[in-house]
Amino acid sequence: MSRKRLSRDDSREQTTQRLLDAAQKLIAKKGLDAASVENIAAAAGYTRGAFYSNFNSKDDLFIELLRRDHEKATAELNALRGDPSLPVDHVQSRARDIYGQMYRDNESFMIWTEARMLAVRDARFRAKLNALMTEKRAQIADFIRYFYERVGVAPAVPPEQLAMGFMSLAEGVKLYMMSSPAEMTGPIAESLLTVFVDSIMRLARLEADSTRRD
Amino acid sequence: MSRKRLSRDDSREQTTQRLLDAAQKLIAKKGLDAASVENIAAAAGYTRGAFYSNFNSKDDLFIELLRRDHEKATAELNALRGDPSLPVDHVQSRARDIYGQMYRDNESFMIWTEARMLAVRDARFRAKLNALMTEKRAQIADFIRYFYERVGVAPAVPPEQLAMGFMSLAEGVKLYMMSSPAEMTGPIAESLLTVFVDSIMRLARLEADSTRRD
DNA sequence: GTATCAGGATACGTATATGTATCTGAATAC
DNA sequence: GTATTCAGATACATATACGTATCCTGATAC
Repeated sequence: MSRKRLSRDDSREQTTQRLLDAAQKLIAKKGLDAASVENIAAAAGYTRGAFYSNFNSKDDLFIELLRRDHEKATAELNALRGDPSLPVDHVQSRARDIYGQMYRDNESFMIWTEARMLAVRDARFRAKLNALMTEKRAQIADFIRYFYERVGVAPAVPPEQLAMGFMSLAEGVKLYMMSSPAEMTGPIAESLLTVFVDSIMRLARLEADSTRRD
Repeated sequence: MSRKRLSRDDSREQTTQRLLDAAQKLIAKKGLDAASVENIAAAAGYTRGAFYSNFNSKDDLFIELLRRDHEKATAELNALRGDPSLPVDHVQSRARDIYGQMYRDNESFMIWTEARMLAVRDARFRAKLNALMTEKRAQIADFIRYFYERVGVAPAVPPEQLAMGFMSLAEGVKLYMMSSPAEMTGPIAESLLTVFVDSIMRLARLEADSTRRD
């Protein structure tokens, strides 16, 4: 193994990322409270000194972690959107895509749920988190608007609200799945998501038809 | 304030309940990890000695707390069910009832969400929690079955699964509401719940009609 | 009324947390 | 090559956690 020579900046950036990686794993695994600064630093191969040299506090690292994850997710969502080969009108499969992408892995999901819990309790943190959440919601709402246009129906419920509903269901289902995996299996989870989306879309279509007929 | 004379058993029972009350408040407010045994005992007006005299550990108290809350909820749900004056076929209002009852207050909701998070991480605890969750789900499923019967439609999705969907949505919405109260307002939350329930029921009805026509 | 018993307080031992202050060695500047 | 600077290690000062072992005091038994 060849020891690379790194510039100061590169080295610093590397430790920052390693600390974030370690934090993601540990916070997902043990929870935000239980994951100590010491644990995180050690898991990344450093000491607390390195931690405090790169972050002001655990909260500081945490919000940074969420930001990083959010940016990753945004990039993936945009990629999904940009892909013109997918049949846009297959609403269910698209819903599955977004759902699958929303919490790409369990770690990602867990840190966001931890974040929500913290936000409930800490007003300062809540403000920071909500800035990210609002972006997320806007992205999903855009997708929904797009669907409606494609299907040619006016949404009965504002897309922003439907986005919140979709996100809520997705999060609820995912948490159910992780805490009761025996009951909320993968297929059931997907089925519930699609039933939700499908029902609303088909109902909208049916009503549009009947209105047209009047 | 007259100092009551209590028997040993009554006194013990009283401290147990006071400890549980204090724990509920504190765990909801600060989280399971942050709520220390010391804090809980002190808030209840006791010391750690009393705590360990009544519970084996924090986990032990926590599961007891959940059990107590679950029993309270069950009683209320049964009361709701037993009331024959309510128009059963108003599905939305019934859904609202159940939703409102599911997490009667924020404290109750928070401890259950804490429980889910712990269950994800601790297999032993998960087993205990799931025993309670299964009961909860069965109760909701019964309600759903009842609705379907009343409406006279065969459920396209098994009631057990719909129950899970309903619970997931309710929990997701509630968590959204508590972490982003500015966006997920009360009315929007209720609207989302009813849209979900309503869409599925109406769709089922519409399809039953069209099938009948074939 | 005296002996017993146990609920709950106090004390103890140990582990681990956060954050700051100081030190050190390797990367930069000149 | 020497001086400087700063990323990260070490040391320090506090605080707080859990759980057990012991003690005290008021309720029970007789």
